[in-house]
Amino acid sequence: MIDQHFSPADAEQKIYKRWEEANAFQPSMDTSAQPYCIVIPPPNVTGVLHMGHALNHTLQDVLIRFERMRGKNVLWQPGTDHAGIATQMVVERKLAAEGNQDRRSLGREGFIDKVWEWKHESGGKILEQDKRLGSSCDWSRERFTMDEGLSKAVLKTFIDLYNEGLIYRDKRLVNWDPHFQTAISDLEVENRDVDGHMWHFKYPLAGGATYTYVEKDEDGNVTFKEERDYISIATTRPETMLGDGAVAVHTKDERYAPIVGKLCEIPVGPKESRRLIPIITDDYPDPDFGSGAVKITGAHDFNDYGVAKRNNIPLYALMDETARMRTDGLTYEESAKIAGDLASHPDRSSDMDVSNVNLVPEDLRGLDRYECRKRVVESVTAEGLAVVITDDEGNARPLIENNKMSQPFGDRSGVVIEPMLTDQWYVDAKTLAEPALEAVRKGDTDFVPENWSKTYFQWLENIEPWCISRQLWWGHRIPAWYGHAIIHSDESDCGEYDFDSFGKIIVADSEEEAIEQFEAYYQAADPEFDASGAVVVLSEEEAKKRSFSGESNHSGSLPIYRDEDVLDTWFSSALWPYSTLGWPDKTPEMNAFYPGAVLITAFDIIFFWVARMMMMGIKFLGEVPFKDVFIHALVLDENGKKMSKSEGNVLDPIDLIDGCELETLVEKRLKDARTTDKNRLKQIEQKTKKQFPDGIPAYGADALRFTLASQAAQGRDIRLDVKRIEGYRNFGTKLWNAARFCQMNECVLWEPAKFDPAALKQPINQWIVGELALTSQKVTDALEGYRFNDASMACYRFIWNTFCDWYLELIKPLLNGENDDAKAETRQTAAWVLDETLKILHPFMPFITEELWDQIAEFGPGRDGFLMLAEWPMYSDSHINEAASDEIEWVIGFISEVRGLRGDLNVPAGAKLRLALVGADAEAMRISNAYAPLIQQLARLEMIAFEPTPPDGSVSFAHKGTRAALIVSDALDIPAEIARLTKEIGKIDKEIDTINKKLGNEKFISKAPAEVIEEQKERLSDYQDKKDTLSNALQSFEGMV
RNA sequence: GGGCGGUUAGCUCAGCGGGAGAGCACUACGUUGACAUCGUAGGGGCCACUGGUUCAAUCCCAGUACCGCCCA
Repeated sequence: MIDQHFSPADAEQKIYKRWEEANAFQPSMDTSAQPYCIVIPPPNVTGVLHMGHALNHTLQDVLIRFERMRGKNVLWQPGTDHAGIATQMVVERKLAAEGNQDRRSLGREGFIDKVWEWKHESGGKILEQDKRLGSSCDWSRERFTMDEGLSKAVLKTFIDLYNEGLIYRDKRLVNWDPHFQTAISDLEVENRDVDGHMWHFKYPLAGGATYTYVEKDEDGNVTFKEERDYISIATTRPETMLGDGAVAVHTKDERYAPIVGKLCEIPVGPKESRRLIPIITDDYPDPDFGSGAVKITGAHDFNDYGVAKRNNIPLYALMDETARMRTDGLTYEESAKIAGDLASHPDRSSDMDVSNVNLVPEDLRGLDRYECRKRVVESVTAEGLAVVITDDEGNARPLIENNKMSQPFGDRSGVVIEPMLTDQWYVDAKTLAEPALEAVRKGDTDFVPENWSKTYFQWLENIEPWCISRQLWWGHRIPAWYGHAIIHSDESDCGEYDFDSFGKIIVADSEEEAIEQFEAYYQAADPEFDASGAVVVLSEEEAKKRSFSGESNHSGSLPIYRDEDVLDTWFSSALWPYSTLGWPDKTPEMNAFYPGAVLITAFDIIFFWVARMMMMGIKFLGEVPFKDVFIHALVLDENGKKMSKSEGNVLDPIDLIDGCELETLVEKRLKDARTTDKNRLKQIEQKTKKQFPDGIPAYGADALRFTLASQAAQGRDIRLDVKRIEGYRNFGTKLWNAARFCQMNECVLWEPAKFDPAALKQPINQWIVGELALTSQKVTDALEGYRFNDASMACYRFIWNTFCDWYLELIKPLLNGENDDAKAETRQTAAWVLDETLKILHPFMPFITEELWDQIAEFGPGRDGFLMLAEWPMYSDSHINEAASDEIEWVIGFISEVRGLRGDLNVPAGAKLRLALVGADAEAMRISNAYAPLIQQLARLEMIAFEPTPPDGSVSFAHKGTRAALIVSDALDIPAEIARLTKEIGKIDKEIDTINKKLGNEKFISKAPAEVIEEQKERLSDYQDKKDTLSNALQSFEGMV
């Protein structure tokens, strides 16, 4: 016998284990079946499951289970990515906590070993958590971006793109993370609004020159005028003044027109060697912002970089990789001289290497960038070159504006990102983007909802070169080797070794291959030289030491070194849709599962994922990686805020499944907040206690899944309210008890194969079969269109409002009755409908349905296999019997009317009333006769009679084909009844008016479609009938007053 | 500044060119042999505002206001 409640804690893991042990998640590889594949967007190997994953994975699992039941050859490909920065960070932190050596003293290989150790012990937790959610991934095919096979794919991709010129090395400005000391991508930068300062400084004009500075209003009237010997600039980063290459004003800014082309002096550094820089024009400066003049520091600001490039302004790097002021290179005096020369001879700038020029004065070298800023501000101010204003109290003080500014932070490190000029590897994303754009324009891949394609287009149309190198150890090492180049001074010349740099790059798939190619390169340049065995591979440091000390010139061996950097993690994730299937090998999986059916992800990952996978997939396989891209919402907290650890509003999916004591929850949130701010901690604690005074109850995975699916309407964020989860947990219980009822009533399908829903006799059974068929159709349609909310709600409505509320109630008399045929048919139908219902609900609530599938078979013939592998229900129209539907709907409507009236009249719930049908037509008579016992029970009636006129002491309502008079005799309150009827008739009159107006409108009649007109006429006549009945009743009461 | 989205019941949200919906909350009644994690009934809405298109607008279009998000 089924228990009174479903116990997720007992059942879920047990069931999951059974599925796994039966290999139920593996693709059938049935060649006659249509393949269906979803690759999981690989979570970070360091990740833990959050609500976003829970939603993302639930939706995938719903589709996967649905398609699997539909008989397709289904693969859900799981795995994780190696998350370069995050993983390196986690392992370094762990080493430090254990009192171990740091990464550098451990050495590259030693450290990588430690990372693998960590990966095997504690990586990929998220996938274990995923199992709790019920995800039916094929775990036997789990992949990791650092796996051998996937690494092979990465290598091939890099080499092929390099050989085609689509990967190249370049010196550009990148986002530099001074904490991790690596380049990061734009997408890993988080721009935050912070409180900042804006300083205003005077740059004196060279040689004491002066000009008349004039400001005018809109009409051209002069509003301000003075003689100046300086140009005033505003900056939020005074420390970068040291590297200024120019001052720029807008091309059309008349105020500065007199001094454009002149030189001005940077007011910082030793007085005797102050630098002069030109005043130039460009479209970048905003005349209305600050003074309208901006300093241009091309090596430390992305906007300035653009200006500098356009105007041939040198780029002077000021900081080292930790964002401290440089200590290397030439002395300040030497540097300033070179920079001064360049400023007065702009034509020389373009081909000049200024990397050795260090414009940081000696006393500022080695300082942190913020300390340097402070010192610069102090010295400029002390010199009287800060712009001064008079404040409210009449005191003169330097103008420092407090303003909100957007500042870039590393999303992992949390430190301020520094734009830095460095050599990096780039992918020519623009070239790869073209076909990716075209594929979506053509509809080879569709976005759902469609409008996300705009985001995709916008990003790809403005795509920048993709910087793919990272100065990390954990990742795919770049397969490039550097050696001395051979320089030819003219055509005939056999060339000379350039021992001053490692300018020759060879990209190869192994060290051996690289050596071979270098040997061939040197051999070709110098046929008399025996190059074999001459090339030695060293570390970058050793190779450089040796060459630059002059050793290589004499030793006869030629050093090369491999690039120390690794590839951006997303470079390997971009290949995920096929690298996981075995590419570049031709595997059966590649054949069957590429391209995949759909990629399911949140919008914030369109750039990271979708765009890059599209580019790579089309490039290497000539076909898009997936047919559809379904973009789902973000899961927010109940107030519409993003869930974040620092906010302390995170809900852990596992806590919702298993439940969580208040204390534990508070503890967890406080720890995750990673702050020592007491107010903040207190706030988090109070909010948590208020929201969950009793902790979080264990809702089970099914309730969580159903909630997420039912909220996953297209195009809106999801505010997760645990009340909702509770509601769907109750929904599970409702189904559970319905099954229990069926079991108690011996609803068993002894010979499932022999049951023919089309051969049923009882209208009630015909009706429920029809309703089921409609539901199945709705759910199927909705899932095919990714309308998860419609699909889940169709299940909900059918199970609760149709099957439980009405069908089970309506069959009670049959089950307890004497008609054995009807009873037998009903038992079988109930059993069959329940089985079919479990199938339809299974993708949403896999555990409870599988458990019921098993348990209700206890007293039956047993099951052939898992519910999860059962066939998805699809019925033909023949399952829908309209006559039966009309009949049952008449009964349901009738019962509802009686109940409503009883409520209106405050008839005690237990009281049984008599009811008379007045002027019933044949059909109403037939149905009410046939269903009399049933109506009597459900509407709490004693008897139903047929009368020519309404009995005394009765109140009436109208129902299709009859007037019904409920006899309340002494309880009858005539004035109240008059009021009720008047109100009711009033409502009907309003409707009748509206419809009459419509039908009276000539234009409506001539232009509206015929079926709409017909429909309105029908509505009108229904209302008329109803009104007639009620008016009669009203009249008779009015006669009684 | 550019782009995207939202505004519907107290709350959270569906819907969408022809009858305003759900869940939760609320009110009243209720242990009717599956279910109180329940049942029955009920109250509650100028579908943000202003114009336009249309026979017909919560829905389409334009504008306004407010609120979000993304990108600079």
